[in-house]
Amino acid sequence: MNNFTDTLRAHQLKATPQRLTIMHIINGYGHINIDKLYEEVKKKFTSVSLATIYKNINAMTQNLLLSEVKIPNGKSVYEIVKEDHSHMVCTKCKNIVDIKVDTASIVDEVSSSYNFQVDTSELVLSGVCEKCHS
Amino acid sequence: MNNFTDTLRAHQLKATPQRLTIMHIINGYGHINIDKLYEEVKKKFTSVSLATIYKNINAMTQNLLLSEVKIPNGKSVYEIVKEDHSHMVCTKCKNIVDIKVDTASIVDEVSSSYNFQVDTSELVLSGVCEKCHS
DNA sequence: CTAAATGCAAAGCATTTGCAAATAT
DNA sequence: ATATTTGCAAATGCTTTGCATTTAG
Repeated sequence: MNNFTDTLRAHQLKATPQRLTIMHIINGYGHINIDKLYEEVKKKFTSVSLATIYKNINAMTQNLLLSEVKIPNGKSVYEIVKEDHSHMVCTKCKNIVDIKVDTASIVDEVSSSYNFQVDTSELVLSGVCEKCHS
Repeated sequence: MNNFTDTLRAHQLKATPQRLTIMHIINGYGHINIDKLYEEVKKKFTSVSLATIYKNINAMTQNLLLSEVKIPNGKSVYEIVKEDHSHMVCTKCKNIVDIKVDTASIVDEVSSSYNFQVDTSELVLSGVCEKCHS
């Protein structure tokens, strides 16, 4: 499954070369911010406009193909929507890693204790990754 | 303990009337975004500048008196630094509530499974609060 | 063929900066 | 008395918009 053309169409978006490139880049990086994405897309489409990047990121996010992750003390990054997961940010190398955490128990606990119907949960851990650990 | 003058000084910040007002307002709201804060401070200091709000929020955040909470699909809010806690955002009334959640177990789990030294964790739950639940 | 997407330039917000005057300590 | 803070205006930066042209389906 690496057919971004179909993925885009399944989300009511035309599969333009710019969009396919965006998908390919995000898929490769896992997570990427707007500036870096623009820089990378330009390598392939010298004349791509930053406005096109924004328009596409917005359209793809609204159509639930991408999701935004807000990073503490950092710029937002975008990723391809996939099964629920959390994030870990290394404060030294700034790398972001997906992690699988059981948030279900927490969500249950909160739902009952606070009488709050939880729909989504965002968990971001910050610290130092193995590589950067001195 | 509601002596904001001392609190400010303890954080190497002069206790100006504008800052005392900011502290008072944030303390009252619990969480507030820049625009709303500006609006509220203006009620007391008609001529306060938005630049002053930004400068102070930045200084107070850097000096660990305030902390920023990034809200999914919303503007950042600021709160007075206190013991570790998480947040719950109602997608209907946009209200934000502090919640006490045991994230320690999760942090431990992740620290060992991923060999990652976790320093801080940010958890934001979104859903519908009791009042807004139809 | 038609609706949607692109690229450009301009517009619109958000945030920061520089500086003279005012203020906290 | 001095270093910091304030308020203003200008500058910078980020994101969106309008529109003519191009392109996907």
